[in-house]
Amino acid sequence: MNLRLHNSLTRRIEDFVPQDPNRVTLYACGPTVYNYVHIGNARPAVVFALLARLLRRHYPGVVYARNITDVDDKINDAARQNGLPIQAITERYAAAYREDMARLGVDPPDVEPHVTTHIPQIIAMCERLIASGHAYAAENHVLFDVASYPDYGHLSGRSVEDMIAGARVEVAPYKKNPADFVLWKPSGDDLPGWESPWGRGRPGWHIECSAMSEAHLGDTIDIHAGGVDLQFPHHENEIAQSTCAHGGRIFARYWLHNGMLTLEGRKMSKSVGNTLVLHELLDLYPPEVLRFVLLKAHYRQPLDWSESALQQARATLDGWYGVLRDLAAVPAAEAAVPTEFEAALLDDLNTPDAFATLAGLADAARRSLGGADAAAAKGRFVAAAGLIGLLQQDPEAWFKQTAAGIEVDAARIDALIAERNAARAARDFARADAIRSELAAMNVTIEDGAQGTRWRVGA
RNA sequence: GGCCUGGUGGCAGAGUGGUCAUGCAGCGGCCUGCAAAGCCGUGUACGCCGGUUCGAUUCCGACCCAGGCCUCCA
Repeated sequence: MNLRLHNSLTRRIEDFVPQDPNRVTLYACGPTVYNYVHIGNARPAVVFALLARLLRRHYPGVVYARNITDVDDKINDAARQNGLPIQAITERYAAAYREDMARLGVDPPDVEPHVTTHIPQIIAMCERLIASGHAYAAENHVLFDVASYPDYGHLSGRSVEDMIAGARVEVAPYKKNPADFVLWKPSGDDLPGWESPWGRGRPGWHIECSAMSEAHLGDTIDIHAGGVDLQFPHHENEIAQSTCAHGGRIFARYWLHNGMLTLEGRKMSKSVGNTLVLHELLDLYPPEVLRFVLLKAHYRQPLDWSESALQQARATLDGWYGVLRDLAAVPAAEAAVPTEFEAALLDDLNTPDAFATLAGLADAARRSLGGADAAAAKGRFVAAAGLIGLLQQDPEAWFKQTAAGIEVDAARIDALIAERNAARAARDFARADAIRSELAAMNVTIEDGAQGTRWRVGA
């Protein structure tokens, strides 16, 4: 069973072969921490952490790096607007990001480099690029000389001429070529800055990922991942910088790009202003429902976020947790992740196919109830779900969870159920139904089963 | 305008040159005091038009439509 991945460089699905099986390297572009992230930002975090998890199952050494960008003009703006020091902003939102990711079941990366702690490496990379003729200093800026790198545009499939024809590139008098981009730029006294050979300044947008991936993962990394909207210019520029800084050695061997989230058919983005803040969603829905929706579609496809998608995810999880509740008395046997399930994931992270397999495992587990195979069937089901970070909580807790701020009085519910069962025993069904209506008004649904009456929150 | 994706049953969403995706919802039945849960059953789905083929949703071409990138963005 081999991992196959869609490589944006070739636009094909390829067998993944690491350059060193003992040290597989994965770098994903992380957040710029000036505010809470939106649900769209969570997709790459969820998907590529899953990829890291898969890699760890097949290779003895995996290093997964996901950066925190803590130098950025938007951070400066946020600090100014809030009257806070820049560091207060970046620390607050970096912490919120880690917390939100943890609630979504995203494994932390092995390395979480911050730009502010890699300024010397960034300056050194600028110097190397200047020395090798790939960059130049002008008016306290350092610019990458796009003309010095003939392969520029390969990843995104566009030529320098096309880009200039588009005429959307920033034209500045100190640029040799309109497509040249900034590696380093000057900072006034009111902005964060570091001393450099070109005066006090700060890094441009793209150089930080090149410097940090080099520092932690080496010149050539196996996999570089991020949103498809970063393919150009961010990743294109990273390739140019890193390749030129490393004497032409390939920067990243496989490039993975996740599709965008849409809201009512339109891309969810900060510039459109239609974002849903993850931090808030986590209080409105069970985090597992959010995770389910994010994994429900294949990572390269667009994913439309909607109330309907959340409801369907919730309904499916209810069904699967129902299996676990029915099997609550059966201990889950230690089981390997079923081959068919993992095979789906290894096929370019085909999570929809994996979900189809999981549904079959759920059926098998439910059918096993009362049989000799029950513990094993439950074990297989739970093991598969666990690999994608689902169905790991107590089923009773799942059915009794409520939205934030809503309290459920379990003692009161139990008392009403006892009273109703007494009425049922006396064949006073009018009274029993009245109590059930009362419970329904409390958003509690009851189920009379062979082993007694159980309840759950929700319709 | 350039580059790139994609159009699958009520909804979501895989996949394949020739019997089944899967989930949710719906409908019928069983079970139940009635429900709920569960179980059983239930759908002439593959944008349009040509072509290749014994046979295409799947391959090729044109067209229509939607979305993304080209500018900060996951």
